[in-house]
Amino acid sequence: MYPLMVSEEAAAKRGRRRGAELESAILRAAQEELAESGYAGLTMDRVARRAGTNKNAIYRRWPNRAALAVAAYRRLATDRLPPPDTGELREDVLTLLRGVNCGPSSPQAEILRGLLAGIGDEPELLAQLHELAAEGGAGVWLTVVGRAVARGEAPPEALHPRVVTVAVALLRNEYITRGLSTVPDGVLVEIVDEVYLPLLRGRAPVR
Amino acid sequence: MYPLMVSEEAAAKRGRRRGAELESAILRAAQEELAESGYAGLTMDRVARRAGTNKNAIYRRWPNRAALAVAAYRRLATDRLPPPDTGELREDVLTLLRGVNCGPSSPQAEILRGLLAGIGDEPELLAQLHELAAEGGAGVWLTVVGRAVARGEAPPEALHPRVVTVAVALLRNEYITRGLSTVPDGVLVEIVDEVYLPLLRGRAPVR
DNA sequence: CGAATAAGGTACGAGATGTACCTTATAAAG
DNA sequence: CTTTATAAGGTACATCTCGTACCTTATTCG
Repeated sequence: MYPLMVSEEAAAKRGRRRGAELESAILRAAQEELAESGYAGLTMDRVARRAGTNKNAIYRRWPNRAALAVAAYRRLATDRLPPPDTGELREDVLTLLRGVNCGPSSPQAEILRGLLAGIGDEPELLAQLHELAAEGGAGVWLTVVGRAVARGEAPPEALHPRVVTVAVALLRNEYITRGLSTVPDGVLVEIVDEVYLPLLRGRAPVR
Repeated sequence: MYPLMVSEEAAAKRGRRRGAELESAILRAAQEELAESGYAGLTMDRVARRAGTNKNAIYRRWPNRAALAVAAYRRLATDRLPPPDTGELREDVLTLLRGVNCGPSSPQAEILRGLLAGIGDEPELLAQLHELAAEGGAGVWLTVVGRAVARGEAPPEALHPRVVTVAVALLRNEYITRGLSTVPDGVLVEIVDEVYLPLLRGRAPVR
């Protein structure tokens, strides 16, 4: 009877959703819009339509578009993999980088750029985003490098937050300035072999 | 007689500007808007008013807002300093970073973020921006590090484009993910002392 | 069952982009 | 000097989006 209906819209017809259920539907819709069209393509009307509701329901929960987008991005970004453990630092690092590069939220770069630009100056959202972007990670990286240190592949001085996150910082810089959603694998290898591993291994002998 | 008039508007009253003169006035206006309000604040109407003309004159020259903004950003970004030469690598590097951090286009981060987000997918603009962002610089950095190598402060292996630009890449990553326009000086020092100098100096002994 | 609460529907103001169309000044050619 | 092509100015407008307002309707809970 409703042939052109998206799942959420159909669901809406089976009674009126309230509270958490509706909130979750909105967030899921926003998340999908974000993944498909990036921040620029996320409009309140479209999210509302996709969730089978209307803008009011959204504005009752989030004060503006940026807040909704950040909330949706959290759900995109927080499903994360456990740190790899191949027994070799280089492989672990490449695996991690490749995970970030072609992760679950594919157009990472565009979304992130869009969000950062759209948020502008709201410090609360900025803080949330920083937490997600700047690290779902120091932890993971410390783990991986920590194991390498235990194996003797790197000196203990390597275990510095600024140092262990260099690889992902360079990767992020790469796709941010190039505007590509995905960086060629050769670039990852270059970052690892020319910068990251020499940095980790070389820190002790030098001083 | 026109007390509330901006200089450009006054100029407009002294005869009708054409061609290059008008184009330059538009670009200057856009550049000022960019520096004052970032990409989000750059609107076609305001640029037109500031330049003492109207939107038509702009759309006859640039196809859309993003193109105008990139053109304006070029003028902001291309007046660059000659590479410093203090005789010591660490000082040179810090000087360069500080120049980027508080350069002539103060809200660097916001402008860059906004542009990258606004450009979206137009590959031509993206390429122009990449050229500016990813390097007004390999050149400068190669120069500075090259002199350090000549002085024996670093091994020749350090002269790799990916390696010498690590510092500025980390800085950019920093203000992009933190959303700050200006990074505290302590962060610059940390990047230099914990990452950049160890990397440059340590490369040779390792292999 | 009745009232408070939350959802849906619709309309609208403000502000921006990009387009259309016409008028007017300037510069170059005859 | 006059004519004419070109480029600038002025204005209006269609479209889109955000965010707000106001009212109607369904659901839940006392």
